[in-house]
Amino acid sequence: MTKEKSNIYTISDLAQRFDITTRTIRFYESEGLLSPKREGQKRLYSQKDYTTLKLILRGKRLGWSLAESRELIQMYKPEQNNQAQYEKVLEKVIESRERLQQQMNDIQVMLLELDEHEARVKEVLEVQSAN
Amino acid sequence: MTKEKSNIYTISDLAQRFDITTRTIRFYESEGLLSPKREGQKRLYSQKDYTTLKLILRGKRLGWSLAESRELIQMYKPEQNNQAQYEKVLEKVIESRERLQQQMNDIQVMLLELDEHEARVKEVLEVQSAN
DNA sequence: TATGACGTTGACGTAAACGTCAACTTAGAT
DNA sequence: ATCTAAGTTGACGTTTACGTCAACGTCATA
Repeated sequence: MTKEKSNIYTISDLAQRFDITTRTIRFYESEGLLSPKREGQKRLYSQKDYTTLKLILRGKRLGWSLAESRELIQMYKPEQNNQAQYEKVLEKVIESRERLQQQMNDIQVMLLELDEHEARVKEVLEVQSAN
Repeated sequence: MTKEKSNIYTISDLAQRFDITTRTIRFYESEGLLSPKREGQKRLYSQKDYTTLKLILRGKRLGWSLAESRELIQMYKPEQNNQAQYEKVLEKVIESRERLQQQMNDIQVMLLELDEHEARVKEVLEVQSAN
């Protein structure tokens, strides 16, 4: 059973919640990352759009380009329920996972180096305070 | 005891090893991220420069800007052995660690979502192959 | 009715991170 | 001596991811 919050958001709603500008949100749409419903002229964002935006911003924090996030997003929609399509999706899943694991590894190396560096700096500070 | 590989690299050496262009390496220097020795006109890169470059590229894979990497790099050099300086370094260490932990968290969320998605896709494929 | 508040579509501007190209030097190999 | 490979410094071009601004539409409310 999937949770089905079906809230609806305006563009400035989303902008506030995610602390981005409406310009940014419209830009993502123009780049094919979002496709909100319309009420007349005005855009109406669903819970799905909300989730998509969250994914985009997580990607951004990890340095993924919008093009890469777009691929991830397209991966999640059924499009044609064609066997070959699904297998391509599985390839994308593997690629994405490999990229994420590389990033995870990079983070762990950096964290280790930070720990070591912090220890060294603290040593110096202790020696300094001992005179 | 710290390992003291004191190899020396030319610019194209480094370019090959890291699979980047020499233009990129010169650009990093112009941005204050590298400062190789010179032999006449030519740049000579030490093991320290090598390490710095490795750090920059790890940062890039994580979406850090060059400005951010530059801060990290400067953090590692003693500059003035002034107490206040060292305490600023400790602040930077903390900031960097927090950012890395946020990224780590983002990765774990994305990995989980990928797993779930993969499972769903595989289900569909099994149902399809069962007719 | 007019005055915001909120929304829309262009069009143009911009910062970061390089790529590309031209014109030059320098050191070895032929 | 000359040719080639590798290096150098500008200068300008390009892509990505938005920011900024103008000119306009649409409600609700004072």
